[in-house]
Amino acid sequence: MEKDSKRTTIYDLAKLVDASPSAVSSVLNGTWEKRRISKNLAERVTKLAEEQGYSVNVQASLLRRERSNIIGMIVPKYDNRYFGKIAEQFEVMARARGFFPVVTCTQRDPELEFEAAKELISYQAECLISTGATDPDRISAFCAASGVQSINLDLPGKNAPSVISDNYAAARDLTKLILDRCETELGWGGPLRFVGGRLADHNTAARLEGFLSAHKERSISVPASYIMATGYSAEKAANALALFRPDHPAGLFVNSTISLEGVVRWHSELEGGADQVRYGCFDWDPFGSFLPGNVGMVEQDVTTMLIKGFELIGRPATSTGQILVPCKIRVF
Amino acid sequence: MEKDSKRTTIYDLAKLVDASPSAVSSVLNGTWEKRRISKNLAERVTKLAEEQGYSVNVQASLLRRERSNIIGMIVPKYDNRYFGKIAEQFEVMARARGFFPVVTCTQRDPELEFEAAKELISYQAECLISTGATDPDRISAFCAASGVQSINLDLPGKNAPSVISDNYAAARDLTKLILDRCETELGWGGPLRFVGGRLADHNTAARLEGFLSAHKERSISVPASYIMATGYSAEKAANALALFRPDHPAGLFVNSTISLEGVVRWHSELEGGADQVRYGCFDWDPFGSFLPGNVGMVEQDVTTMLIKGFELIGRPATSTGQILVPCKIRVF
DNA sequence: CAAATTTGCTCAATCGATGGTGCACGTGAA
DNA sequence: TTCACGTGCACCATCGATTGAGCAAATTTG
Repeated sequence: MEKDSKRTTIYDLAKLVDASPSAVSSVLNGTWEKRRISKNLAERVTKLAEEQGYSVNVQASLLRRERSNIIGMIVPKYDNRYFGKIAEQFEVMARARGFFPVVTCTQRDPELEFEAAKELISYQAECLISTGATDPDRISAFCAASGVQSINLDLPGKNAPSVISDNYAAARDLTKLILDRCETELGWGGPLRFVGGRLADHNTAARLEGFLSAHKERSISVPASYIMATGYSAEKAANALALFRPDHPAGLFVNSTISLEGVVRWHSELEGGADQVRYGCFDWDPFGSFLPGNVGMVEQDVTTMLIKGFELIGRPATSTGQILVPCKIRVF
Repeated sequence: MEKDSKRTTIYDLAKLVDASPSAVSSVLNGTWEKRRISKNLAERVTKLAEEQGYSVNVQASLLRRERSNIIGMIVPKYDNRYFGKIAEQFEVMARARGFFPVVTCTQRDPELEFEAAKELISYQAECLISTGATDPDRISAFCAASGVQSINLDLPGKNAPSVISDNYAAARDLTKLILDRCETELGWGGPLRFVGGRLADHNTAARLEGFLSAHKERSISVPASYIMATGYSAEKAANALALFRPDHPAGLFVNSTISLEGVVRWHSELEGGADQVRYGCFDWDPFGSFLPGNVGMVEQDVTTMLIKGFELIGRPATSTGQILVPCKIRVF
């Protein structure tokens, strides 16, 4: 009894209820009262549409309306709680605002990032949010040329407004926390080591600044060799630490949960001296508080960041500034 | 110099290069050689398109072509590595096959699940993969009525083919592993407790079967009160265990990483006796191996599951069977 | 040099939904 | 009986890209 070949269209329904396609259309999109369609016909159409499993061809509808309601988001990875939460919350908030959210994961690959952005724009996305993009400016530039609004999240860019965590302040506070705990628990005063990330990245740079400023505040000087920002993967963090077998108190500032995986692996393989190590991590994970030696983590305030981001939508693109959102620090 | 109002269309480009829209279209979609457009014109059009920041209106293009290339996926949460990896890999594999992947996260909410499915179908998705859906049959039924293929992943359904992990076998093996380790490390022979999940869920049921069968194989009887499948959240697991303060060896089979969070919280709050507890978890997390007491985790084989899933695409919907994919067991 | 091909494009219909315009019919008032 | 409205709908152009059909000009063939 169902169509076996094609999807049902308003023309099919029109024939079946013996009315015009435009009448059917207006019933189905809710404008029937405005268009003075009788309640009788409206009910017949609605009923039939349900029976036939009809659903609008959004392609056609949007083509005509010249609005897509699509809001795109680019995310690098789903391999930590931060980006997972961003994607989840983004979807909820977008839907609550009547958008159709499309999130796509680009593997930290600049080319793929750009391709995905172009694809989203082809789908007439009305706004594109680049999260943690490696090359946000290229994306913003393309968006601008296509007349699409773009917003940077997590990582700032020059061509579009950016909502980012206050990495500096949170890193400074986390550094102080770790130093304090080294002092009270180990009777040792630093300096800490900085593990993970890339100095060329804005976020790593800002965090390093906070890290150094906390040391400076206490007049602790940090040897250059203590800055081990050798990349993001767990392996790179583990490798950077491989030769470090402390026989005295030590402390680490870990720059992401991914790096933390490497640090914890290293830590678990220390024979003695493992209990002489304290560390903290910039980023949160639910298992973090159970890791021996971990004194605290920074949780970025995803909800606030997204709220600020959504506030920018529809605004004139004049504001190219950065919006800083404070982080929460979780002490274990 | 750019259009300030609208997106550039092929008609704009046509005027600018003084050619017909159809010539422009064929240049831009790659059919120009077939349509005997000169290389000269093709190059001029391509250049201009780039200058103008042109990108196809996919809405219009797909409307005409009557193919969307969209492949949809519904995922419950991004709050564990399993679903995160599924989403990521799905996107990579879909793109490699020329699809445009749209993943949407439905918060384990049956209504939202269904709404999202309908929305994806409105966007003319050619195939819909329901991952861990709470009500996959309702979705499959709707897809069938709309003539859209649907596939179940992770959780089986009756109206569409399903690719799922071999929960039974992996649970049996994990149970044996935990029992073995209780024996060798604690000199204690079970029975274990089963924590987390919901018995009404297919996966939990299959895992419980495996759990019980491993016990039976060793002639260990499991008291009914040891089955604590009270839900998925960390809180529920922690609550279920709250009154359990073992002063003797104990072992737990934990049904998901979410439940594991609760278990680890409980475990970390045990004063004495914490080292008399061993557990294993059905699901993998990179920090799992560092949790004291954790003897192993089951990692579901996401890659194989997705490969099997993609193999089903385009097939006649006759095959409504279940495809079982073995899991990997990680021993700590 | 005329006929036959080939080259290089243009025309116009079409996909499905939408919404401005307009028409026929019914009702009530003058 | 006539006119003014109101009701209930149909008609048709339109969004942008695509594609089969077709045509004029250039080139080759006999």
